[in-house]
Amino acid sequence: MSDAKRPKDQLKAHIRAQNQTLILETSERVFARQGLAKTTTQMIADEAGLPKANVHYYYRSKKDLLEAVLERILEMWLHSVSEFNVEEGPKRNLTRYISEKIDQSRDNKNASKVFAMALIGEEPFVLDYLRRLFVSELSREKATIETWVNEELMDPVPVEHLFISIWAMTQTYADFDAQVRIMLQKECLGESDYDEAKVFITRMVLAGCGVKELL
Amino acid sequence: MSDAKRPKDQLKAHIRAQNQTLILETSERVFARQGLAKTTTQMIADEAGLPKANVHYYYRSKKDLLEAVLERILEMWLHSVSEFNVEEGPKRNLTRYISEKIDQSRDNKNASKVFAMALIGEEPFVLDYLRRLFVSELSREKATIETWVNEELMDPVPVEHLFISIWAMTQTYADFDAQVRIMLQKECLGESDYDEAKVFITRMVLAGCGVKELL
DNA sequence: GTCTATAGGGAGATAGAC
DNA sequence: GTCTATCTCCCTATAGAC
Repeated sequence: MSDAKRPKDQLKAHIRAQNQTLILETSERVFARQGLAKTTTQMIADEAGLPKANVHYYYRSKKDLLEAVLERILEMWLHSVSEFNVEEGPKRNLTRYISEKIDQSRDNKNASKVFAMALIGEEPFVLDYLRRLFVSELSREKATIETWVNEELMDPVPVEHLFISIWAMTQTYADFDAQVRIMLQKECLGESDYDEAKVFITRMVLAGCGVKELL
Repeated sequence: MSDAKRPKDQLKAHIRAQNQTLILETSERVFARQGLAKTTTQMIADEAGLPKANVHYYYRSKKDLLEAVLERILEMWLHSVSEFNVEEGPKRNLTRYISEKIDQSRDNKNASKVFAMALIGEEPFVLDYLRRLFVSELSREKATIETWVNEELMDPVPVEHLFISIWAMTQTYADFDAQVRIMLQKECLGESDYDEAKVFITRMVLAGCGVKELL
């Protein structure tokens, strides 16, 4: 085994990475549109412009493929939402958090739907992931909020329920967008709809938490 | 054709009604547990203690069966949540509405999950139903809220977004209960968890809507 | 790495005896 | 109305030539 890769190997690795990305991006779209169980590897192959056997070459089974898609989504999420910054206080942090979550609903609707489908179906892969990462994530945010409560910048709140509510309110614009479109009587949502959602959700959360700070 | 039914017909009608109810109740449970596409008519038949052919005798196709299940869920929902009563004012009405929605999440978890699965999968049957009934329902509630706003019992609110948020927050305890259980670190939710949810959601909604009234 | 052809396994649905 | 046996179709996954 030599440390320096030969050009041939580099080319192969490049092709591999390119095809895997193509397959994962296509899968996310098809899974979101068709549902996890209804999606066939043939549909994914067709939409990616590949023969079905190639999809199975890169991902041995449909289950492996779904898990790769979910892992990609969960990684992306962890890195796309800012963590709380205790010095900035609750108002700025909660406002930014809600805004970023709504942006996610708008910009990564397919990823959000696939995640929701996997969660509602209680896919073990997703539950394990949440158990490993979400709980520790939440305990950090809980500590930050308790600091703010002690500084009397906001009222005491049930932190778990607060996050459950924020996630529910923001994700619903992606996961159940069909229902949202019917209620707003629009063919598809515009920038102003997402802005109104941000403003109203922020208003409820800040008022409900009794955020005192003016700025 | 005689107007008076013969005993034989009554018996047949009774057997029919009984079997249909058994099949629908079983289906709701299995659909919720397995997902709509993964559920097989064989699973439903086994769990109902019937041969598969009997399921197909009462519901020609799996699609017909799912639609019958969904219709039953939607009918139940329409009759289980109180309408707004304008004289009672926003505080009592919103508090009761949220409480009833959380009770639904707790008591009809399977129904809620099946509905969520159908909605996220954009089943045409569900979308049509929502288009026909939800929009008119919402416009009545919108009028009531505008009355309260004019009487200065609460601040002006974007009514559509308010209902989207309330539904999202309350339904999430049924639809994504796996996530909720992980966050609360409990094997299953107890009465106190649902009560805390009710109190906190109500607090956010009343504060966010600037409900003035004290009682 | 790519692709055709096919094995192997179920699922939905129904025929037809009881 | 009930139930067994079966038809038909299509999906996942792989073998094997290129």
